[in-house]
Amino acid sequence: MPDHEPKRAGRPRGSSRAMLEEASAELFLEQTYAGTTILQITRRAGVSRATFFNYFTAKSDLLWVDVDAGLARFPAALEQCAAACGPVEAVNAVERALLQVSAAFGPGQVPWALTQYELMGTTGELEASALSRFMAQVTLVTRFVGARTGTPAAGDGTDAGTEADRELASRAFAMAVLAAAAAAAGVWARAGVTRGALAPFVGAAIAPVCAGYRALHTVG
Amino acid sequence: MPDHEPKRAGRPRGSSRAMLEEASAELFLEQTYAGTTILQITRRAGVSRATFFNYFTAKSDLLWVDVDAGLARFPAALEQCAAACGPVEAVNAVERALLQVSAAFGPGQVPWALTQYELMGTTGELEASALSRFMAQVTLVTRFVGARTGTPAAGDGTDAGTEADRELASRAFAMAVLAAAAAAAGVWARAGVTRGALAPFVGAAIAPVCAGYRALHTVG
DNA sequence: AGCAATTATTGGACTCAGTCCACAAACGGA
DNA sequence: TCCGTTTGTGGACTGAGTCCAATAATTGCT
Repeated sequence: MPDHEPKRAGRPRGSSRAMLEEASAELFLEQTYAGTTILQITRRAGVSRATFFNYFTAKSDLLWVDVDAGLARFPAALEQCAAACGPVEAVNAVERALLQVSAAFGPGQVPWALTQYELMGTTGELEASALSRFMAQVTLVTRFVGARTGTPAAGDGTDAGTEADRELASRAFAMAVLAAAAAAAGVWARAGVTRGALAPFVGAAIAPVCAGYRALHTVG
Repeated sequence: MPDHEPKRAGRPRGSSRAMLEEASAELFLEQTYAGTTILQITRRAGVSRATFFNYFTAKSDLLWVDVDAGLARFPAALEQCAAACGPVEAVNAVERALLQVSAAFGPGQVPWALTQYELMGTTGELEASALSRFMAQVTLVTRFVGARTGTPAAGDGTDAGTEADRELASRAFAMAVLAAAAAAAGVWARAGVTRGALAPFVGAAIAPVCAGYRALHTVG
């Protein structure tokens, strides 16, 4: 973190963000997510309703603060093994990066998104916010894998077929692994007090998917 | 269809549903999905705004009329091979059922959900509705596969580990295959005029996932 | 100190989706 | 014709998210 405090001009931010997160956590426990309005959150945090949207783009952002923090490390974990050139190494890199990210979640803090999901089925907002985050990671993985698959040297027609075929394979793999990881998170959250770390769940869930795509690229 | 017209009492339905679908299709072309309000749709259809919610639970339902129609066949296609007992056969059944369902979509009619998704990134409503439909199919596949995996006869400790492990595997597989199928649908929709049938896309996308899970259950 | 530029905060008005409810309209059956 | 049932309608209401103009707090410059 080089430029931690570039000393920008203008009115400094208050402690609004932290207070909003804290207030929302309390209220979600007392009333659920759906039963809490933005107005209640801002009132308890001691700020205006308009201020809420200076810090969060939507009410549902509050469900994902923990997840977003963990997910922020995903791009770095992915590029960490950027030297890998082949598609198989790319799959391995994705697998390791996902395990690395999920290692940040222990039995203690389960993100709001997961607990509230079980609590009230389909809220709409929750599902919308979930999918938008999911798709963000999908484009990340798709680009990472896509850049390392196909076009090995020049048009030597090795394996991956046409450009469209390779795009489909990359995207399908991205969505499949991430979906498996999401499934693991869901099962882990439901596991109750007996749940340990998240990583083993994710590892077991994504292993078959990764194996399937590795096989696809090795046999050609 | 046995009881197509049980001749119920009460005021008969008008042609509201068809008119609403038609009106929305026109307006989505003229002004996109996000730029169209429910009020506009109902006005063009010649009905009241309240009537809209007699036929659709949300505005986003209109994006999925084609998809929902196709998806309605999925449970039947799945149970069609209910005799299969092992997990490998279950994976095969899911693969075939998905191909069967996607066979209903040709190059002509692409569902609104797919075209509008590319058109305007994240609408929120669209993503919420997408995920809720996705999860509905996930529970379907999870149950189907889960019922055919593990507990082969009695506790002979063959392969699948504990009950929790098997639940995780079933759910992860369900989400992974369906995510791959969704990826295929997205790529297919983006393919433009040159796209042919949907089924080949889906087949290519889900094959590696199915292969991975088959291997998981064969080698034990 | 005074002043300009910059950024945070605020209140309020606004649009729209979705819910709810009471009432009118159209039907079948007794 | 009266009754129960179901669809259609108008209107009021909540709450999320947007927009904007005004104000407060701070930095940098003169």
